[in-house]
Amino acid sequence: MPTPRTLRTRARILDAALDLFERQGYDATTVNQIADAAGITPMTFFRHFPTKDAVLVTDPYDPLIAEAVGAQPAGLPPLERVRLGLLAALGDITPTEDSTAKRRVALVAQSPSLRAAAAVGTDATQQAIVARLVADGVDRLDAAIAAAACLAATTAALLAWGTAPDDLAVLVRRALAQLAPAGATP
Amino acid sequence: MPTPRTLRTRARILDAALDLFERQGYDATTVNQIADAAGITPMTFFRHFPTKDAVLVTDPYDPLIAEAVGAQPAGLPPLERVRLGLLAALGDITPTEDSTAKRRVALVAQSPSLRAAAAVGTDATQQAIVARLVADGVDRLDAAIAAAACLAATTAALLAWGTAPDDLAVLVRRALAQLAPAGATP
DNA sequence: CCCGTAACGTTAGTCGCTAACATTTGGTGT
DNA sequence: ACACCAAATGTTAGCGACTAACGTTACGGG
Repeated sequence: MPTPRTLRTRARILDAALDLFERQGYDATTVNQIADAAGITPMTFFRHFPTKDAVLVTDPYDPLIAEAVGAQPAGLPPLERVRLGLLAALGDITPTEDSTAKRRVALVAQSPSLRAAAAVGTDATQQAIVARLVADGVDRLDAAIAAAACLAATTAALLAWGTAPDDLAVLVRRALAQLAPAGATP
Repeated sequence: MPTPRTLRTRARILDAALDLFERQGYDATTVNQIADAAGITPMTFFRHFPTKDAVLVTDPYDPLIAEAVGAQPAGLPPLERVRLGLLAALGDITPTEDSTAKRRVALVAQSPSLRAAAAVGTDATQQAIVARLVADGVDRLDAAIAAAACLAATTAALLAWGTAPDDLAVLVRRALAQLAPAGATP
């Protein structure tokens, strides 16, 4: 239960940061500048976001995705289970996007250092999926390969979405379709 | 043409760093400690390695891989071209591994922050592949998806190799086989 | 309208990394 | 063997991300 005050400052930090990042670039913007623009102290910035890149990169979807993957038929090959699981989870995530999502993704798409930060989040998602599949008796390496490939394809679509007018769900479906077994409908 | 002295110090830094990383962990080791152990100044460390993680993460293979991908039949779907290209490049890379390769990979496999650093390198490789495919008329998003998926699968195999007794080439072939169209031999 | 508590500020410090300039070292050619 | 010049290293000073401990403000519920 975050107090109203917390939400206000958090929103001011996010606004200031997004504005500065878009105007002068992520790397050229310091936390001090963001804090000044938001009318706070650098210290306070770090109380709301653990790192500078956390303003742009957040993933609260790991459990949801892992569960969706686990819900797919256990008889399927790992790659298919992950692929179908991601497609299923897509429906739950897409409508939730807040209004800053696209701006954030566009910024991440531009800076390699930010993509690396985003990779840490993807990595966590991958571990969650692997853990779920291993619990079902899937070989650990096979699970890691399937999860890594599907998440990488999804990420590629996500980054393209940041700088394109298309619908996110369409791009992700197109990405995962490329990993489908030859001649499959979904 | 690196002077002999340069090679010596470089080797001493690498030895000291690997030793410290393995004994007390990557994050817990400072550049100062590495410099002391190597009998040099922190400044000199950065003259040989641009960043702390560069001791462990290096990729001089981008052009080689991009070329191998481009050499595959242009009629194939992008995913197949990248997949076969990586398999072809594998033969050229594997014999070149130096003796510290496995120790370095094992360390990278342990720390999420290091995996992120490695992701920057993978990202560059992906861009190289995409550029090559786009030059052949392939759609940019399709190319990015194919490259991202294949490289992610390969990376998963590489990280597994760090902590397993298996042969690297075997693991990579197994990884890429999962992305093959249903019922293909290679 | 008061009061407790959450939110914020202050200070001081570590670590990764960089720039500009001075200094040493080592291999080369005589 | 010796002197020389360039390459390699050291010195100092500094920035930016991030953390810890502790004191201070101000907001919102009663």
